[in-house]
Amino acid sequence: MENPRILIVDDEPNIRDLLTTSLRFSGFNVQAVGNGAAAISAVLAEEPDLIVLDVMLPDMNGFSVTKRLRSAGYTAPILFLTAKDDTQDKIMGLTVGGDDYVTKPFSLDEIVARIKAILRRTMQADEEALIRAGEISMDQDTHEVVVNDTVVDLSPTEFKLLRYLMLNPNRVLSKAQILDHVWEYDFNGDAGIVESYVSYLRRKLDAVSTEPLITTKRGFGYMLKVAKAS
Amino acid sequence: MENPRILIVDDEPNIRDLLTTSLRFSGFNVQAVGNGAAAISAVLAEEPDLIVLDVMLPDMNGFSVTKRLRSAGYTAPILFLTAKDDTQDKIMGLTVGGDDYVTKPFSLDEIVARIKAILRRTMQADEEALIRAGEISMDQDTHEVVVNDTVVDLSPTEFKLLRYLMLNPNRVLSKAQILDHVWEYDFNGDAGIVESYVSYLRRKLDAVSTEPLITTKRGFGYMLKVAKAS
DNA sequence: GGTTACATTCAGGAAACAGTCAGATACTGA
DNA sequence: TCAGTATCTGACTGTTTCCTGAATGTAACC
Repeated sequence: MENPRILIVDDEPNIRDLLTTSLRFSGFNVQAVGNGAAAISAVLAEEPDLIVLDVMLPDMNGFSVTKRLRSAGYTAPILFLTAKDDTQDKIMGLTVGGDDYVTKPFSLDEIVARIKAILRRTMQADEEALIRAGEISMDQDTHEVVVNDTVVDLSPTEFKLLRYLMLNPNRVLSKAQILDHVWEYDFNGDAGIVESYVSYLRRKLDAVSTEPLITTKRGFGYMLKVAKAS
Repeated sequence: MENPRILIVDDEPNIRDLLTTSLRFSGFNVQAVGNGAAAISAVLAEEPDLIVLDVMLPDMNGFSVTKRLRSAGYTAPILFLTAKDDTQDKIMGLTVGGDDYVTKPFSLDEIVARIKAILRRTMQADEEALIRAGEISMDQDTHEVVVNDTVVDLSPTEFKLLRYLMLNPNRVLSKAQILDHVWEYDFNGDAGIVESYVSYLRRKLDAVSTEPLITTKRGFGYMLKVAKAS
């Protein structure tokens, strides 16, 4: 099958660009619009495989858009973007059907992971929920990480960091890259936090692994070393 | 495919010239402009394969330029140039998609290497991340150097020096050349530092190689001798 | 052979970098 | 409401890297 087509609907140009760039690089066929009306006509014209939809739009809210699309017969799944402090009733019913939602501000890799998870369920699953890298295996559906047949319990941030490392094995990732991909896009703290979390991860992983898993490349960043299979 | 087209955007004429000359010599098709407005029209007219963009421009900052280009639908990757002491929020989000950044002052070979790394990932990878020269092989993604099946651990500067030597095998490189390519362009110390680093490199390499790898051409410079494969 | 210029190596100090920890704050779920 | 987590910051410590300068070694030249 061809690259999945994704429509992004958000009125903030920054976020639109960020998502567009990021999803394009992840191999999606991306189009982006800035309001509800444009979204509807874009959906009718392009028939995307998935819609990333901000629930707070200038002209109409995301639910009206959804309702209009559904009644027009469009069944493509929707990933809603909501504000973190949205009231409960606003996020009610957002995960029915194939739909899901993430709160703003989000981390880029989280968005990509969620989109892939949705597509895995709705389109025929050509991609796996299981990531492997050497002794580590990670199930993205159950959030279960296993090293050497031992389950390792990770916090959410530790999980995302490890996933990013596992998706880019045998490549040096700089702290800036890690921050950009794993942390929320508005994070404005020091890169030292990456060091802290690498330290946490190492403590948990190396307790059950046969060898140190995360390598430090001084002056460049970190790397997950994996014996290549191919 | 033809030589990749690169657009350089920097207001300092010195740096512009330095980059232009250097990238042309590396086989790129280079064009250079000095401000954001010119950058935008140049991109629209020429559609370069990659943009080298200083984030600090006189008329508009690099982010506005990026935003304008992205909204106009241009997806070419960008290599940002930032000042070393830029605040955290200035360098946030610079490694998203195929983009990357280097800090000023940079070394010329570092820029070329980063550009090639980006193009390797965004265009179809016709070029390899692996450099070979005789017994030595260097993986630019993992930063791993192997001599005679033994991994050699190098510091960042040692790594860059060896890469420069490996990219120019069987050619005498003067200390001035090495300084110009491997060290940051504002370095104004003694050329003796090259001697020091050659010494470091030899100690590490010759410990595992079958024969001395770096030859001294007294009065001229150094050379990496390699049995030609062709 | 002796002199000179050039190379190599070593030692040392400053700065940059990385790892870890304790504590403040925020968040979550009972 | 409260306890238990999770997140993040800042401090502290130790290590590595970089560069300089001086001492030693070596090739080239007269």
